[in-house]
Amino acid sequence: MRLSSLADYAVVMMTASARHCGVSGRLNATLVAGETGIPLPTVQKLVSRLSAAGLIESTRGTGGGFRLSRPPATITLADIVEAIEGPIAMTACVDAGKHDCAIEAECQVKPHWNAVNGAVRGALAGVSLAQLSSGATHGHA
Amino acid sequence: MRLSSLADYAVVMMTASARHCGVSGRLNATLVAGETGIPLPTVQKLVSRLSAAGLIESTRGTGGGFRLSRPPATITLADIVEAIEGPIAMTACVDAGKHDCAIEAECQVKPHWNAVNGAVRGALAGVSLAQLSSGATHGHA
DNA sequence: CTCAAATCGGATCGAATCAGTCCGATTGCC
DNA sequence: GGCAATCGGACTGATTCGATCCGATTTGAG
Repeated sequence: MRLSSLADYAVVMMTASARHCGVSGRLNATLVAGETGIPLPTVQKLVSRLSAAGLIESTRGTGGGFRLSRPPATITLADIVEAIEGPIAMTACVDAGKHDCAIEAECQVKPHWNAVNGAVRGALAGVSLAQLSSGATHGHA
Repeated sequence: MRLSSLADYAVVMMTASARHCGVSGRLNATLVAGETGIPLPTVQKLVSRLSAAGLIESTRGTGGGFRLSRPPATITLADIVEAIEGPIAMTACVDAGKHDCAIEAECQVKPHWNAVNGAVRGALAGVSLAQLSSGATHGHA
């Protein structure tokens, strides 16, 4: 019931990127590492995944870097978490193709997990990067 | 962003216990293991933790076993998950006494995580064992 | 056009956590 | 009083995750 450190780092990194979005159109991994305290190689790994997910656009070569591919208001915690950790699923039994549970046919727990998963995803989708940058909490609890 | 297998097992086990609650006042780990397909040693470990958390009351010796210490309607997924995995916290930085983050003072992300944690816990607390036993889904998503 | 510097991308290694198994302590029945 | 059955805690093995290192690619300068 705890997301991975990488996902946590990714949120911090994306928030920092959102802050620099308007200032300098492009920023690099070294700058973010120095600013957030996240190890440089870890930032590079995050850039790879976030770029693959389409949340950021990276440019290589001298003077390269990356930038957000969408406005901060349209990027939510759910997008970042799913980009790093994959689909939001509390249990393994709700994944398609998994049939390890012996009582799957009579399992009454499964539909409830789907409801919980939806609620969790909704909570994450309700927080955007713009809100994270401004620091204003909205009443989602 | 996925709870441990033990927590998942614990939910299944507690649901099975709730079903047998009125039938035979007491049931043992071996019975539950055979019914749910969970390995017997794993069930024993779950019994230990759930008993320590006060969700079930176990009796040792011949003819021993365990039973729910409270009515199924008053036990929620949040109780079970917290008993197995500890406090519900999405990130490590919200734990008390942890100050590994270099930008903790200016971190605007932290209060949002608290809101998300509250939302997740609310989603889990909204599902009781009684609902799990009956199999009726309520509109929580 | 060639060289050099800086960046992203993938692959490898080590560590921490977690699930599973085994043995001991305790209790009730015979 | 002895025996059997059950919970409780401790150890071992495996899997996953995080961090580091090296190579491929691209741009800018000379």
